[in-house]
Amino acid sequence: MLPRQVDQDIVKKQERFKDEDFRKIIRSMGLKITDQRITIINCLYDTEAKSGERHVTAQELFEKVAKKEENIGFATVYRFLRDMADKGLVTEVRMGGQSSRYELSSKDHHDHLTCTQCGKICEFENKKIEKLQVQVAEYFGFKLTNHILELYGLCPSCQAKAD
Amino acid sequence: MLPRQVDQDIVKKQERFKDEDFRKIIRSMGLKITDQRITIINCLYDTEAKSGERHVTAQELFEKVAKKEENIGFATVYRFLRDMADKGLVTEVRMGGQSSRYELSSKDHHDHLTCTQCGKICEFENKKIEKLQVQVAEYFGFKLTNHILELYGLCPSCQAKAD
DNA sequence: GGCTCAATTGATAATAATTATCATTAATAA
DNA sequence: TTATTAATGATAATTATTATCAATTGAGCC
Repeated sequence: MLPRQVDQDIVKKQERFKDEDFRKIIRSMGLKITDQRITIINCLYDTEAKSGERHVTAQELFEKVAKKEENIGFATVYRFLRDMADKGLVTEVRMGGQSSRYELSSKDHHDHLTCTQCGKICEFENKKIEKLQVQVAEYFGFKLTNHILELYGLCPSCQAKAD
Repeated sequence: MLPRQVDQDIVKKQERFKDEDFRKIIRSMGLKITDQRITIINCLYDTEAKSGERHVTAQELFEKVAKKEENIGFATVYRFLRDMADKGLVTEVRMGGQSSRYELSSKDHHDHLTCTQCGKICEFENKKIEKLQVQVAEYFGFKLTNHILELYGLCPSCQAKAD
C-alpha cells in the first residue's frame, strides 16, 4: 500500500522523554542548558505526542509554554525555535500567507496533502518518492539533508460541494 | 535519465505573448482588464522568459513594472499577485525566512534542490515523482491541483569545503 | 560553595512584509 | 453616454520576525 494513514504508530512509538534527554539535545546543539529551553523543547515534544497538533506556530508554542512557566518571554521561544531549525532539529514549514510552522524533524518524515478549499491536512509517507529524491540529489552531486513536499488539491467533500 | 537539467527547452518553448493573450487570462480570472494588470502579467512572463530570474519577489516584480510604467502602485502588484495565486495561475513559494516568491505555474512544473550552505538552486523535473504524487492524492480521494517539492542539501563544492 | 565571564533572557523597540482603508479614477454593460 | 461597480494608488495599519540592551544566569574553575 502506498501511503500510510496518519500517526497511530508514530504515537505508539513515542517514548516518554525526561529532562535529561532534553539536556542532551540542548548540549548537542552547543548551547547552554536553561530552564526555559528545557520547558520549550518539552512542550514541543508534548505537542508532537498528542496527535493532531503538529506544525506549531511560534506564537502557539509560546502560549503553551506560558501555561507551564509564567515568565518566559516569547523572544526566547522564537530564538530557540530558530536555533533548532538551524541545527536541523525542527523543520520550518511555511505555507501560503501564514506564519511559519515548526515540527520536529523526525526520521519518520511525513509530507502533507492539503485541501486548498477547507484547509484539511492529510499526512503521508512514501518511500518510493523519498528514494527518487535521493537519486535526484545524487544526480546533481548534492548530499540530501531535508525536504519539503506539499501537495495541494481538493478533498472529497469539497469536490462534492463544487458540483 | 532521471532529472532534466534546467531550462534550455523551456526557454525554447516560450512563445511570444501578445497583449490579447494577457487580456484573455485576466478575463478568465473574472477580473476587469486594466493597463496595470496587463503590464504586470507582461513583466511576469518576460521575467520567466529570461531564464535565471524565476521566483520573483513581489517587490522585485514591482520594480520591474515601475520601469515600464511610472505610475503603478506596489499595492496593485501585491494584490494582483495574490489574485493570481488564488486562481492557481502563479505559485507562491516561501523558503526560510525570506519573503514570498512567485512563479508562473506552468504545466512544465519544476522543483527545486537548494544548497543550505551557499543557496545555490538547481531545478529539476521528475515524472516518476509526479506520478506517485497523483497516486497519493487519489488514495486520499483528493484531486491534485498543485505541489511544492523542495529538496535541501549540500552542493558538491560546499561538501568539499566541509572537509 | 563562591567567583568570573560569557551566554541567555525578557521587555521592548525596530524592521520587514503584507494587508486594509478610502477617496479618486476607470472599465464595463446597458 | 451614463450608471454602476471594480480597481487603483497613497498611505496607514497590521502582523511576523528580528535586534537591542540592561539584568540575570549557567558553567567551569578555584
